[in-house]
Amino acid sequence: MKRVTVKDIAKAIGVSPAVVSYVLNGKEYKVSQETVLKVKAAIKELNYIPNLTARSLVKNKSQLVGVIIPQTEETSQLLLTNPFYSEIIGGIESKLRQCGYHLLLSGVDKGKSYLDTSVQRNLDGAIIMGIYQEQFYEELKQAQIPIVLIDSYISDNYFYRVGIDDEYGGYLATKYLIEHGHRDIALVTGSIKRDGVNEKRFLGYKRALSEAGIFYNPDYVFDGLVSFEYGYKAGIAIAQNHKKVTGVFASADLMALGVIKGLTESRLKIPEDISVIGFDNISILQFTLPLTTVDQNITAKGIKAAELLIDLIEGKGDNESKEKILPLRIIERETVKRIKDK
Amino acid sequence: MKRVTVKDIAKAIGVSPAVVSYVLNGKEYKVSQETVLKVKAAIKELNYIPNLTARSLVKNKSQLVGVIIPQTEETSQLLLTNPFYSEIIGGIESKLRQCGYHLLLSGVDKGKSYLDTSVQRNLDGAIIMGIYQEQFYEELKQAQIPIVLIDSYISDNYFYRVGIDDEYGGYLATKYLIEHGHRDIALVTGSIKRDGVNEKRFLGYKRALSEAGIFYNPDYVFDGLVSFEYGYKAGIAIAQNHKKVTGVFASADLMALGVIKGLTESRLKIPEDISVIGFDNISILQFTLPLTTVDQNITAKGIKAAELLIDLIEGKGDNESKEKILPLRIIERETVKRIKDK
DNA sequence: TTGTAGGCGTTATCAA
DNA sequence: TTGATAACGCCTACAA
Repeated sequence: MKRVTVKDIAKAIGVSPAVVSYVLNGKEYKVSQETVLKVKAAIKELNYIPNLTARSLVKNKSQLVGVIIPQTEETSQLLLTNPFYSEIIGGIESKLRQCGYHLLLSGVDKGKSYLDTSVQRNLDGAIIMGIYQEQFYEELKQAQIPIVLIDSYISDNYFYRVGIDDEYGGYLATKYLIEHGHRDIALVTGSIKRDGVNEKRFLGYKRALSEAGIFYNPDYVFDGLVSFEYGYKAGIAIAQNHKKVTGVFASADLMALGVIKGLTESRLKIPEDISVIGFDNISILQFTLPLTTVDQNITAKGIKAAELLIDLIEGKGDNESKEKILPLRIIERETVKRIKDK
Repeated sequence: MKRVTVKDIAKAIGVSPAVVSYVLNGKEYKVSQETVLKVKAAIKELNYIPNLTARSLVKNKSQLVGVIIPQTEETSQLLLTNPFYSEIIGGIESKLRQCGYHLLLSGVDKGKSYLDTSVQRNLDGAIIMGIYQEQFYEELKQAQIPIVLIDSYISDNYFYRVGIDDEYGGYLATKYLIEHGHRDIALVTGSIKRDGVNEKRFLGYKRALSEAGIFYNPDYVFDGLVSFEYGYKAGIAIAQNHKKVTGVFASADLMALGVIKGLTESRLKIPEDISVIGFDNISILQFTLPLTTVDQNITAKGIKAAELLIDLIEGKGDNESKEKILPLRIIERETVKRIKDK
């Protein structure tokens, strides 16, 4: 079955391709009422489907948005098994589709550029998650398309950002523990240097401590990979070497789950013996245990990022601020216990 | 910064665009060694990036593969929160990228067609997950591109399929319980009518029972949504109304986790009081509890589907069978207990 | 070995 | 109100 083109439908009703194009592009005021109807009928009749590839070529607009998420270093597989990313993609995709854009999903190999993909495909914009080397961002700017960074502290003014106030989040979680009577509070977090997000949460942790007049103890800080496994190790270490700790702030739910496993295996009960608060409120918590955590509405974040990007693409983004900060709140569940304030 | 085109680089070294195109497309035998070098140098120098949109138009090949996953009916969000889908996408994407294809991810609204997207974007092929109405498949065939269905029992010979032997999987899980001394075995499953996969697993369940001379009791079958919540309800129902049941086969890990929660809340201990086996071996099990389950290597499934599709696209798929069945095996963990065989 | 020219499907410009 | 025609960037006969 051969493809039906503008020419075909023009020929079918004896007009020029231009006329067809007019009604296709909502410039019906240029065409007589009568022919508009004829064209529309023919489009239906012949089952015409526009070729976006050709359109993209001439309009220099692809209706295509690139979305990047981090991947494992070994197998180059997307980190979709991290529920945070799969959830946020869901938000992004729904918004994009609703607005007539398609989503090109990919990871990017270490040291590789995304400029190629961006230019090859004539992307209208991109949404980027994860942390990359500075050069990555520099190159990307050459693509000359609007770009939204999620959870990034890249300060370059070229990029738009969607995120949360991580410092405040760290503060909130720690303060919550303090308000429940805890004073020896461990922090389990992703690597503090590598990643702005973790550093901010760490700073929030320290601020809450100092505000309450609690001495900051570096021994209580465990930083490593943002993973269940590292949380698990930290949990065991806390149970073994830091018996005074009564509360743990894990800066990602995934880590919190690991911490709890480590603690539980060390015969500590949650929250009777030790309290744990997480961060993110990932959706799989409903399948696991009632973790008290700092909620960031992940899906909403994806939607917001997509909205912002579309506004920028369509030129409605002039009055947009470069940065969108989404709200946070504590979700009280069952892993934090109020203890006697000595 | 204006786009660098073939013309630009041709002009730069004083040759015709055709020559540049030759070396770009690996037809260097048509060009003198000397000019090949010059062209390549200029490509580097000017930082030329080919426009796949234009190439797609003339070659009628987009290097683009569509991937569809199911979505929630209410919010039209992708079911990526179901870890099964996010995991399989990871496998698909890594293979596609490695082979020079890009991945267009989307859901498809109820009653809508995917033919449009397919034709609009000139997709080279598609991978489809989920169950749709018959008309959906009929329309899709018109796209005239190779299509791989994952976990589908659509019998139409047009489509290629990647899946597992679900009947055997159901048999395997049930037999495992029987071998551990269980005779009153409940089945918690997705709706049996709607979805071929669940029906097959159900048939396997029945076969294992009958093979062991156990009477099939319809009261022991709970079918509903493939979700944590439904599993939870089923777990509670089993604890309350079916005290004789000693083993539960849940035909998805997500449901198994729900079942376990329902059971546990009803003061039953797993596996001391009642055993549970799941299906899928989703990766988040590492974050939850040591569920005994039927493993299907989900990532491998994604990779396999992508491989098959690429072979078909590139014409190497002539000797491919229409159907690829991947292996299954039991993963023994800690939710099934051997009980006295009466 | 290289260059010319036509065409992929669409939109946009300019005449008619 | 409509119709030729050029252009988007690329590839590929075919001719030179």
